[in-house]
Amino acid sequence: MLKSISCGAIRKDHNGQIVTLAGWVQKRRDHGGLIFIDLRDSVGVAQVVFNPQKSPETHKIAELLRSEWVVKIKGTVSLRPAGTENSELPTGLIEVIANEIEVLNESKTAPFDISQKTQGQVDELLRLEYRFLDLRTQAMQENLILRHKVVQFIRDFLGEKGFVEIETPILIKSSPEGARDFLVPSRLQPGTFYALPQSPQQLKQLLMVSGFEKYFQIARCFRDEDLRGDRQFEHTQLDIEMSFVDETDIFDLIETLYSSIVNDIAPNRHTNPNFPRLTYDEVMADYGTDKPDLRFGMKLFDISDIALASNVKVLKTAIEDQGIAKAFSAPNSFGYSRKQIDELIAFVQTRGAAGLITIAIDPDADTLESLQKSHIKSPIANSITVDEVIQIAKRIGSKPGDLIFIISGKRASTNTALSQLREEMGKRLGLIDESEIALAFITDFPLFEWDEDTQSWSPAHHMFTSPQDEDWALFSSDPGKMKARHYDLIANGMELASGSIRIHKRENQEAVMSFLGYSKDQMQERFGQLLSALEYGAPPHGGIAPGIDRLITLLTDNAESIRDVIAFPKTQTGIDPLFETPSQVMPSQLAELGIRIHSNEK
RNA sequence: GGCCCGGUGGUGUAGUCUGGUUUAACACACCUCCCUGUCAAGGAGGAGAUCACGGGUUCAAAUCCCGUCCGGGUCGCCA
Repeated sequence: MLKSISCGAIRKDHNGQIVTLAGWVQKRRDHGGLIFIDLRDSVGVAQVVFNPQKSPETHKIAELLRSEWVVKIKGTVSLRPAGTENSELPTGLIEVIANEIEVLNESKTAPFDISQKTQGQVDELLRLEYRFLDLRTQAMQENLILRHKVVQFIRDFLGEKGFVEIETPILIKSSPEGARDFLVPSRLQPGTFYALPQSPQQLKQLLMVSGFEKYFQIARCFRDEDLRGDRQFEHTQLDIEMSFVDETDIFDLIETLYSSIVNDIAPNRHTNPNFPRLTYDEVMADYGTDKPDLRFGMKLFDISDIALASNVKVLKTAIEDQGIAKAFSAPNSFGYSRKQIDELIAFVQTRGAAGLITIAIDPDADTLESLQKSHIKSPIANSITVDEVIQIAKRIGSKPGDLIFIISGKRASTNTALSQLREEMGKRLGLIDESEIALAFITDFPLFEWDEDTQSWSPAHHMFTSPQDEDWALFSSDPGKMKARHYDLIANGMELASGSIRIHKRENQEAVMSFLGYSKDQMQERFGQLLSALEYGAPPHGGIAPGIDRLITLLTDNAESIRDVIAFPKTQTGIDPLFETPSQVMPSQLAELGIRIHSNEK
C-alpha cells in the first residue's frame, strides 16, 4: 500500500505517529506562510499542514497543489492547537504536519464541484458525462456503499434461512408477451436471436421443479420500455422463489427482511413491523392507485351519485358518459390563491385530467350544517347547491377551512390524476414524515384485465400467476372478476416488489394460456419447457421479486431517482452520455451476424 | 407516439412575459499577486459566453414565431 492509514481514520489516539497518507486534494487554503489542505480518501477527510519553517521543500510543492490532485504525504499526526479544532469533521481534533510530499497525479479543474455535500445542484447530463467524477462526490459514494450493504445483508439473511443463490442465463429465449425484449443476434445460428431476460421468471419456476425449494438471486432484468425516474432499461431485482408455500410465508419472510434492513442499515428511518395488507379494490377506491403513499391520509371518495343528481354540467356529463367523480379534502387550504390553484389545474392536466374543480369552505362557517352560500368559494358556486356541497363535504370529511378537489372523467384517468394530486398536496401541506417508510402489501389483484386496443384479455401480472382457488369457476362466466394470488409490496408511493403463487399443474397453466388465445402449438413453441416441467412432479410454489434500485432510493437521503443509486445509468432516451452509447458497430460485425441496416435517414 | 418544464462563461443562476438603457449581470470555480491557524479562509487584480442548433419576423432578437436536437417530468407503455 502507498499509505499507512486512511485520511478519514485518523483520531487523536494517533497523536505523535508518523503516517503516510494518499488521496485527493479536496481544498487548499494558502496563507502565504502556512498552507492547509483537506486531503480526502474513500474513508474521509483530514487536514494536512505545510509549514515553511519545518519543511521548506515540501511547502514549496504544496504551493502548486490544486483541487483533485492526487498526492502522497508523509507527516506527523498532531493535536490541533487549542481553539482551532473543527467539530464538523470526525478528524477535527488532529492534523498531519507534512514532512514529505509526492504528487502522484495532477488533475484538470473538474467540470463541477466535487466537494459539494449534496447532489442535485449540477445538471444531470453533465454529471452523467463525467460520471467517474460524479461518483467521487460524497453523496454518490454514500449511495453506492449503502447499496452494497443492503445487498450484502440480503445475501447473509437469506443464506442463513437456507436459501440458495443460483445464477441464471442472460441470453434466453424471447417471448413476445409482456414488456418489449432486448434482442441479441446469434452468430452461430444466423437469423435467430436470444433475448435478455425481463426477469428470470420461468427459470426460477424450473428451479422449483428441480427441488431447490428456496432460491434467490440478485438478478439483472432487462426491459426495452420507456425510462422514468424509477425505471431503467436494466434494473436489479432480488428474485425469490419458494416451494410448498402460500402467501403468508412470503409475507412473513419479506416483513422480517425489510424490517431488518431498515433497522440495521437505515436506523434513521422507521417502519412498522407488521405491514398492513390492503386489497387492490380497497386502495384503488381510497387512493386511486395500487401503490399509494400511506404516510398520510387525505383519502379519495367517490361522489358520482351526488354529482349526477346535481346541475353541475361538467360533472353530470362526465358521469353520464360512463365516468366517475372523485374528491378529497385538503385541510386548512381555504386560502389557496388563484395562482396556486391554476398551478394545480395544470398539474392534473399534464397527468391526463380534463380539469379540476375546487370548492373552498370558509373557516368562518361554524359547522357544515350551518353552511351558507357566502361560505363557498368555487368556480361552480353558481350551479352547485349549498346542500350538495354539504353532502360532498360530509362524505369526504371536510371541515370549514378546507379546500375540496374534484376530478371527473373516465375511471382510470380520474384515479391517475387525482391520486397524483393527493400526493402533491401531501408534499405541499407538509403531511409527510420523511423518516417513515410506510410499507404495505397489496393483495387480491385482478387476474386479467381487458385490453381496449387488442380487444382481448391480458394477464394483469403474468400468465403464470395462479387464480384464487374459488375463482376458477368464473373462467367461463366472468373472467374480469377473477382474483389472482398476486401481491405487491409498496412503500411511500412506490411499487417495491411484486410476486405471486404460481400455477403448478400443466392443465391449469394450459387453461389460462388457452383463455389468453394461445393455440396448443404456440404454447408448445413458446412455453414448452415450462409446461413439460409441470408434468414431472412440480411442487406448489410462489415467490416475489423486490426491486433493489427503488429500495435503495427509499433508504437514502441523497437520491432523487433510481439513477442516483445506479453507478452508470442511462438518460430518458436510453443514452449513456459517458460512453456515448448506443453507437454504430463495424460493418464486419454486422456481416458476421447476417444483419443489414435499412438506412433510416429522415 | 402525446403533453408540460427547461437549455445563457467551467458551474449555478438573473435577464426572456413587456425586443432597443446590455459593452449580457451576479455568486462560486479558474489565473496572477499579497497574506503563518484556516477549514464556505481573507484581500487586490485578471481572464473567460458565437445566449443549444437551424430558419423566420423586425431598422433592431438571449428576448417574438416555426422547426430540430438534448435533459427532466408526465400520459401511453412498463406481464
